[in-house]
Amino acid sequence: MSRTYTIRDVAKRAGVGVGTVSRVLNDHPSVSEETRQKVLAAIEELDFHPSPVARQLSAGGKTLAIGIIAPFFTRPAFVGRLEGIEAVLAQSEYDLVLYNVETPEQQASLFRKVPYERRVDGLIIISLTPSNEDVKRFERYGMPVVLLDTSHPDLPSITIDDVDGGKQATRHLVELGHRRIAYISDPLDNPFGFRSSALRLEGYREMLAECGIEFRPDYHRQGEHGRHVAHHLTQELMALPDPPTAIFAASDTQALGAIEAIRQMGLRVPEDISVIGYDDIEVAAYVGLTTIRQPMYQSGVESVKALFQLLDEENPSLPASYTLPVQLIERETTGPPAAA
Amino acid sequence: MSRTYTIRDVAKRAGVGVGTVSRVLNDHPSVSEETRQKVLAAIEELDFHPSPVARQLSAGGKTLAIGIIAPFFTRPAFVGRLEGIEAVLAQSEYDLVLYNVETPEQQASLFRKVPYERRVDGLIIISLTPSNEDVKRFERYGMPVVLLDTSHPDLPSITIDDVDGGKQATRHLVELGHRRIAYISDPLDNPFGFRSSALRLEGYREMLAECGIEFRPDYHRQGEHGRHVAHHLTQELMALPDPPTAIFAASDTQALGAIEAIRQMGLRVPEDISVIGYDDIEVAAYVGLTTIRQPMYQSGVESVKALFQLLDEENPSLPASYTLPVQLIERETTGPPAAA
DNA sequence: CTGTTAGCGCATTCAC
DNA sequence: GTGAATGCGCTAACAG
Repeated sequence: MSRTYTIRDVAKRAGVGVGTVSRVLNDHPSVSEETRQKVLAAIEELDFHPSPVARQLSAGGKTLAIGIIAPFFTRPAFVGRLEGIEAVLAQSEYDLVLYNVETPEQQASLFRKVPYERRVDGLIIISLTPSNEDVKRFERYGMPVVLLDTSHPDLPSITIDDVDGGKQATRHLVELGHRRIAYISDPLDNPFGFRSSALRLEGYREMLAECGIEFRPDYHRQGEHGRHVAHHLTQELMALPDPPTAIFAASDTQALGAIEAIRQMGLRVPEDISVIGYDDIEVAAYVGLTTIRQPMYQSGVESVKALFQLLDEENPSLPASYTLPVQLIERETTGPPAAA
Repeated sequence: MSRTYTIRDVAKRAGVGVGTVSRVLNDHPSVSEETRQKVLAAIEELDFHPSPVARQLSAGGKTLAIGIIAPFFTRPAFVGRLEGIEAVLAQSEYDLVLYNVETPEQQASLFRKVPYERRVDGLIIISLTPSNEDVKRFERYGMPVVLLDTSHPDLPSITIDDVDGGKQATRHLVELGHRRIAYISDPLDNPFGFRSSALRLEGYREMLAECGIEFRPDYHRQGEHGRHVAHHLTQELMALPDPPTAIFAASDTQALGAIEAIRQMGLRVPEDISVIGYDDIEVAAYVGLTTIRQPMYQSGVESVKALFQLLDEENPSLPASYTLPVQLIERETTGPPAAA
């Protein structure tokens, strides 16, 4: 393994000083065309590439990398966002550093460490909400941050209209004729501060109220994310003296668990029970799941655009925070309630 | 935005020299417990974190990051591997830099750029096969590389037994009584050099031969990855004068497309046509898809372990290349052929 | 055990 | 225009 060359090698070979080499590397105007050519030739011959690390250390240069802090990045909802982020990044000169968080401790540690380490020029935080103290630290270290699927008064954010999503799902069910509508979600109170389950609950309750249906606490079940837990929650719901005729799940994954449970009881979807999901993940179309589509890919795209706006050297500007709309996708898992 | 602290600040605050600070940062044994505590306290108070960039520049230090080059990392098969990789990395002090490749040009550019940029200490390449020239470059720049789901004579690799997977899938179908078995795969000849479709075809053909069934070229259909293309390919297959009674798909995603097509024709799975997939992605269990399970997560884990072995300063050793076994998972999409 | 010093590769002064 | 010197934050080698 031969050592990689440095500008000093190039300088020697071209018979100039290192300063000059640095100048041609950075397209500095004050270099005569003649020496410039000599240097370029030497670079070529040596197959020399400047070290981005050294470059950054001197003159506080850029890293040309952006960081993503995301919880459970392998879950479909996050993969979709990452996909959008990646699509934009691929067109740029930026690399992507992925910080996954699976525990609240990791989150805390990352929020502290990443701004300090300066391994990335900017940060996109997905679904995780920084504390005021965290935000202060980001500012202190001059780390540009954009929030995705979460928000904070002092940070630009791209969110998705979860309240409206909850409303739309509920309205759809009510319009079909349902009155006994249950809601299955992730735990409202969770160590990561995820808010979407709570926001969708809000929309659900608002719409219920609008339609003159009383909210029943026993119709709202919470449990860890995942198909199996949702399966179990659904069994609980169906064991009620007056079980719901429709279930709104806070994610497609959970909706699948609900359907599984219903079928296992020998009931049919949607003839006996209707189920509506949330996200519109890839498989939703395949299984014909009615759901609320979130613009996951697009939100990823928007978040990077916002970050680039913050990173723009020429005219850095504060990107606007905004909310993306959701859309009801009707398929085959919802229908009118059984004649009863 | 206040400047970030350096070890000099810590040293001053703790009343020691920078060398001592560096020692406690690196767990150097020769530091008295007393001064160690003083330094630790100063670090704590300042909320100090060493700069990985400076760290690397000095003494050819490590970057404490490893790179992953993966094509289409949002596909389930890759997400599963990433998950395994991440799980190991999370326990280590290494960060993850993700290089996604969607085009052959990106692949070529990444293979050149990543080794000399030295942004990462080591590299895991998934499913993409470097050329001899690429391998030479990795060596020249001293970039440790582990291959995952692909191989090269000069590089350690973790592969999965695709040939055997093709055999097992085919054997399962034959044992059920099928003789007219089709195979749907990605294009054998593709710009990325993906080999798995070809290897599974090999297993399929070998097993067919073993069972005395002649291979029929018109029973092998290739097309871009994805449910929709597989859907179309299945329609072609079913339009044959003597359509197959069973279909082996090179991925679960494609198997879903096949099932979709079959059902759309008013046929039932598995009563009329059997379908077996490959991968055992999350949703396979949900839809009851019979499939060949690939240890995706585990293969990710193994690849990082192998890379760490290469990276180990004390006794760097060449990790062995090996192949992980696959497993037939019988569910409800395969059965005996219709009485015919 | 611990303080001091010399680089790591590069960009950026400052003189010439 | 261009060469030499200085420093980015850190680790390692060298003295004490």
